[in-house]
Amino acid sequence: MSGFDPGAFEQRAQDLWRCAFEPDPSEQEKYYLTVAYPYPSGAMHVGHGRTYIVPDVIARFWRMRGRQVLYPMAFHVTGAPVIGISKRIARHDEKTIRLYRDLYRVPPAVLEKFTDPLTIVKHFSDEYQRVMTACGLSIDWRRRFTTVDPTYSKFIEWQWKHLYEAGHVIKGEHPVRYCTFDENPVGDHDLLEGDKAEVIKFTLVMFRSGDAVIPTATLRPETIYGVTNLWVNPGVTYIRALVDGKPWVISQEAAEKLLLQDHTVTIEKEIPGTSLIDTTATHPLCGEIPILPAAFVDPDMASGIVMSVPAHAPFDYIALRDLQQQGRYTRIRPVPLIRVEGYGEVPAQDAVERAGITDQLDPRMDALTQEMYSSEFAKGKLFEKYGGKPVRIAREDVAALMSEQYGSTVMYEFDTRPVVCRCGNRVKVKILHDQWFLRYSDPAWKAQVSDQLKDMSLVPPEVRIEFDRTVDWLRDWACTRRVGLGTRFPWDTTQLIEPLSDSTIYMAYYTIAHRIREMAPDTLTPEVFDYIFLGKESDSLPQKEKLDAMRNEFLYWYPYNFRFSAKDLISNHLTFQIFHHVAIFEKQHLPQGMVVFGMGLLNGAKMSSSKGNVFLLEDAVKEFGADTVRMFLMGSAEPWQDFDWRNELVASVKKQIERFYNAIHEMKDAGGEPKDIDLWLMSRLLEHIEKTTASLENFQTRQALQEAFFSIENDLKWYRRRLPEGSDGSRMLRSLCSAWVRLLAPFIPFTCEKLWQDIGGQGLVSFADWPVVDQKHKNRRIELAEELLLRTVEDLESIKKLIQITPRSITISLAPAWKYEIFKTIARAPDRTLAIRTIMKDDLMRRRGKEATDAAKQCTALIHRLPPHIVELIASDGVNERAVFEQATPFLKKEFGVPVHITDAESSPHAKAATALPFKPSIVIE
RNA sequence: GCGGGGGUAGCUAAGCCUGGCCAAAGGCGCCGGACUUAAGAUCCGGUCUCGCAGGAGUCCGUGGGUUCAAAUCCCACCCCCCGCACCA
Repeated sequence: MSGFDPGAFEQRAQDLWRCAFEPDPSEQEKYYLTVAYPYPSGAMHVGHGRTYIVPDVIARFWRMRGRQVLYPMAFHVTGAPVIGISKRIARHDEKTIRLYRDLYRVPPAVLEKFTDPLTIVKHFSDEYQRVMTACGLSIDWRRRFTTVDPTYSKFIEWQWKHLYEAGHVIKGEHPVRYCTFDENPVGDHDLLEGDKAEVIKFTLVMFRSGDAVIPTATLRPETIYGVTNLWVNPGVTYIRALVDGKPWVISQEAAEKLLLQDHTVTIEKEIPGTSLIDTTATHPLCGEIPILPAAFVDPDMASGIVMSVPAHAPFDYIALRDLQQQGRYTRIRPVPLIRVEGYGEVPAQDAVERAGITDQLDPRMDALTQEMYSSEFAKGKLFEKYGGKPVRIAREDVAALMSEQYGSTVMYEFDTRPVVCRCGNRVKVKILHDQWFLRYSDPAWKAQVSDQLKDMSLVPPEVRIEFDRTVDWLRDWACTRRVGLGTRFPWDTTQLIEPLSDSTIYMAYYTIAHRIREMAPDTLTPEVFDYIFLGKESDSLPQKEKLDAMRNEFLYWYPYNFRFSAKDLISNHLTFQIFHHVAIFEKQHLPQGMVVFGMGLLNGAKMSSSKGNVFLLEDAVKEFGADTVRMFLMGSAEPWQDFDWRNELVASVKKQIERFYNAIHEMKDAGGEPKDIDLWLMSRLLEHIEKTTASLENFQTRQALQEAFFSIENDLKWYRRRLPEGSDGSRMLRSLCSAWVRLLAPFIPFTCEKLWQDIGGQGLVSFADWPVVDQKHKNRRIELAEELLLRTVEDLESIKKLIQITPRSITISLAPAWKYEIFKTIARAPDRTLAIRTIMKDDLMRRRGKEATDAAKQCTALIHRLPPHIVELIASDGVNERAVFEQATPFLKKEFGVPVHITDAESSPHAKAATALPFKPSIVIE
């Protein structure tokens, strides 16, 4: 009888929905939501699924609430990753080929063409649209675009003109990770190794040796006062080179690095490390010192020569001690200069000896060094003779002094090495010039953003702190790139606008995307966009009618109501877009709200394409059906929580939908006369509608689903149990069916579209009215009565289970009126702990003595166990217990299969009857 | 390191702001029963421990505290996850 065929439902609904979700400005109130558009460089997995299904559920909900809803989609193809991918495919990189051929299942003929980056994004954009459609996303595809469309570029140019004129764009220089083989800066995912490496700014301390300079890099220039020697690796061949015209002695590697960091370098000759050893060098702040041999000196670290501060650097201390144990350089003594709590006179010696380290290669050395450096920085003070300042201040002062008076410059180097590019080449630090920045550091701009944030609604509210912090912490952002796809930077057309900077106000572009396509890109002057988005009139605007239509769209839809995105974008995109909006748009068009998503896990592990730990969305839809995928993703966690995809859980969701489908079919033709239990069911339904509605208004898809699906299902279970034998329910079930199908329509639209037809609904359920709460169906009296019965049945069952005799009859004895009086007095008492005294002041009660005090105690306990709203109802309206149980006698008899007697506790011969309390009758099973 | 989030029964996950409804919802899993030739599906019941009367005991990362009353409030500690920029 089932007829449950999700595949068929999907096909049918897809036909009905074609072009159904293409809203135009109208008289209706609008609801505009947008999600971060995808970067289509690979196939969609179930994690992406949730990102786009959550907004769809919200869109469908508001559509049914009578709003004109816009849910648009486009594709972000700007940037460098696909360039890398196409290159790797071109050179037949095995790993990449495997990913695209096997995991993403790109047909061989298509894969061949992936040597062109645009082909990749085109292919996956189409795939995205196909899979999104298969998932039932109610997207207005007329507005689809990509970020390299010429019209979009015109839009971006307009945006940047405004940013530039407002002084938000400046030019500067910037150190970056750079591959000399690719001749390009490299990002995290271009790296084979060292993706955690940070660029650190070192001070080069210039020692003089003959006519040449020996630079040594340090993060602790203040320790110059404690330098006792330099270290040179005797196994390394150094060079003498003219750096900016002056002779320096450095390692070969250092020469290459300096070349990338704004220095001219001309190599003069090689110098074996050994020939430097035992010569001397001088620095005005430490005098003349010897150069000693040390194998730990890495020529690939900064200048390749190291200054030695044995009193404060464990490595230096040990290296010196080793030499001295061989009887060499025994006259050199560590020169301490910093006093720090927790360490002795010579901190490095102290630390090394305390840890019992005998060997430079001891693995604890790094941790020991780190700990000492931190303590010195945090708590250390220089000796009085060196100025007596705290280390953190002295460090800056000495660095400044050195660069002003002693020829020090800056050298950039990574904090961890090696850093290796995907091409196999070692990555170095390069200083980029002509680098353009967005001045996010500008306090005035920040203030505007903070103000706007205050007016925005953020979901969940906890993320507000993170936004505030991001605004506070944001520095200037390098906004141009040399490689990739994108819009040319107007003030230097050799560069491109960087991807996170060309995707900040495109939500406005959606409003006109389908109309602007009709215009020739070269007619799209800044004045055109000024008119559309800012309402600025100007002479000679082309095709004014079209522009008016676009202006109209923009005014209707903007600002957007909510923007959705994953939480990892808080620290960039989501915050950037506020910056750009406040810089360009008028106050009434600024963003209204944001919803931040959690991440997706697959079987408990983080989803990651590169590790192969993904489940493709299309496969999931094929295997389980779109509604199942949707319902699982919406029901397993709230949007902002992380969710975990597990196939076995998903499979059970499918059964749940089938159960729902069957239940509707069983109920839709019921025609019996309504009874009290029907009134109960309808009264409860109201509450579920209310809660589902409130949950969806708050984006709580999980909560909404619990209410709309499981709560109603559980009510129906009880309802069916309460029906007289042979009855399959009353005609009221039909309105329950109608409401239920509509409540679930945002979640499982395919199945609901089919059911809507089956139950004779008008039009599409996607556009049906959301169920409304009609308070006249609220029936507290019946709900309370049913609650009493339900609780009593539970008691009966637990007793029955416990006593393990075959019952022959059941007697239910009802509490006497005076116990009700006690109950009410306590329930209404402002302080329930004191209520007993009030009760015992009453003569009648006092005459009952212990019986009354016991009852009072039991009532107090009971009141604390009952839900407050029930207590309130009992105390105010009360409930006619006798009527409830007499009416339910046939039901109880059917349930337990024995005669059921209802008596008053006071007239019952059973001792147990005395335990009867209000809302908790005594029970005797014999 | 800095910043944010979180630790609840076999798993998952509500509850915490606004203390008593909490032995703690829902879902999954598992166990028992009904149906079936059987399996599956479906339906019913159970699922911390003890108890032949609806109860009692222990429990919500750990240890303290406040309160008539704490998963919930306060303090300290332990552990896990995420973000930190030239990258979409």
